[in-house]
Parts: sequence; C-alpha cells; structure tokens
Amino acid sequence: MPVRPERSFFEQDATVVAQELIGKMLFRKTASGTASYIITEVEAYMGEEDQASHARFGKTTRNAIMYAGGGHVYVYLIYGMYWMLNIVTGRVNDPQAVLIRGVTGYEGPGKVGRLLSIDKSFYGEDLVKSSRLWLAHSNHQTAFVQTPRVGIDYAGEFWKSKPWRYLMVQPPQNF
DNA sequence: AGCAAGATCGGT
DNA sequence: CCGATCTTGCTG
Repeated sequence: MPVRPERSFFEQDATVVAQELIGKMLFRKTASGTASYIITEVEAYMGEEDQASHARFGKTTRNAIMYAGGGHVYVYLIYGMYWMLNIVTGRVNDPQAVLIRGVTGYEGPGKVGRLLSIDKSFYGEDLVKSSRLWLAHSNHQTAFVQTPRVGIDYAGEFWKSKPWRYLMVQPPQNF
C-alpha cells in the first residue's frame, strides 16, 4: 500500500525535498488507468534571492502558487510547447520549488510533462490530496549525486554554480 | 499594445 | 546550431 508524504514533508526547504524525492514513486491517474514512475532527476529553486528562480522578481500571476505553501503543483509552459512540472516546497510566502527533470526511462523535464500529460489544469494541484497526481515513498535506491542546475545562464555565476540538481546514482550494469 | 525571452527538445 | 511555438512580464 503506497504511503503518501504528508504536508510537513513538502514544507521543508527545496534542497531537502529535492534529494528526498530521488527514488520516490510518482503516480498519475488518467481515464486509461494509473501509471507509476520512479523519480530520477530533480532541481531545487530556493526563493526570491535565488536568481535562477521564477520568484526572483517577486510574486507575479505566473508564480503566485509558489507562495501558497509546500505540496502544491507549479506548472508553466516553456518555449510554447513543454509543460514543466514543479512541486512547491517550504512555508507560505517562502517561494521555493523542485522541478521534476526525469523519471525512469525519461530524461528531461519536457519529456516528463509530456509523459504524464501535464497541462495548465495542474496549476495549484495539491499533492497531499489529489486523486490524479501524487507521490509515494518507496524502497527504490535513493543514492544521488549533485551537479549545477541546467539552462539558467541568466542567473549569474554565484547561483549558476549552486549544486542543486540531484541525479539518482545508476546501479552498476555489470560487475 | 507590442515585444523579447524563456528552468526545452529534436533534427541539421 | 537552429527552429518550433506561445505565454508571460515589462515597457510605453
């Protein structure tokens, strides 16, 4: 029986939630059934001071849900074609989030959005309660490595160099 | 009202 | 390396 993380899990800092998400199950229920995936790659965005974050200019129409507290879903359309799936973390008015960049077999945030049929209707979805998108603890490998975040050249060296991308360590194929 | 840029991806 | 494709946020 999958156990869903509760509110307090999402209320931690994005860097903490991000590493905890590696190896967790992500469930997506549609008309054709419920599919599950293992999260393999994420990135943390740490608040208004983080110059890589969408919250760096303060609250706007697009990022307002980032201020609503941990457990909500923040989705946005990038380049007119890819829906990015983010999980809001931290407390109310502390706009942190974790971008889901990969699940088993699908590397890249655009592919994750497409695979899970994510669209604007998921903006604000509550992962603590949702019946179409939720997380669950698992027994899968949780070892990870860290690297700088991808695609944030606009953020400046200081924030660009933060090792806030987390990748599951691949188990050896042979030995 | 107009415009530049974007937490990407796939094909040259 | 470049185009696709469209929403957002800033400027005027």
